[in-house]
Amino acid sequence: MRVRQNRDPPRTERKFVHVDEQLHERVREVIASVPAGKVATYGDIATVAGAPSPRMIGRILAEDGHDLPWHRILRANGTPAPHLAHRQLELLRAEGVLADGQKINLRRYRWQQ
DNA sequence: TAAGTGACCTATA
DNA sequence: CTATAGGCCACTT
Repeated sequence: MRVRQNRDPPRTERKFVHVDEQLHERVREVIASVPAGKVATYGDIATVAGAPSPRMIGRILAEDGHDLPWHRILRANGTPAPHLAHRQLELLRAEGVLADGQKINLRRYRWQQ
């Protein structure tokens, strides 16, 4: 349970500040709850957090994902977002999540199937 | 107001 | 495996 700690700059000074702050926060929580060695898809996060669309997850991560385990989030087919692929697979490998080429075996590593 | 743009998804061919 | 097609939704142009 995470109750807004020292996360700066203050919300009021961020670029995207508004109504869905609540959802935004919930999404962060869900992502943070994915354990090391496991992965989840954008869709998984959206469903669990109640986000209207998986696209929102990527958007939130791009804006506010620096302090989250963003590398544990994959696309529905097990591959990472193209522009991050190299780095992401590297981080996953470091926690024992091995890729077959660019693809991760979701059957094996997915969190809460 | 309309069209373009994403760390996306599912279905079909 | 690749390629479309349509849907998704907040945001920018």
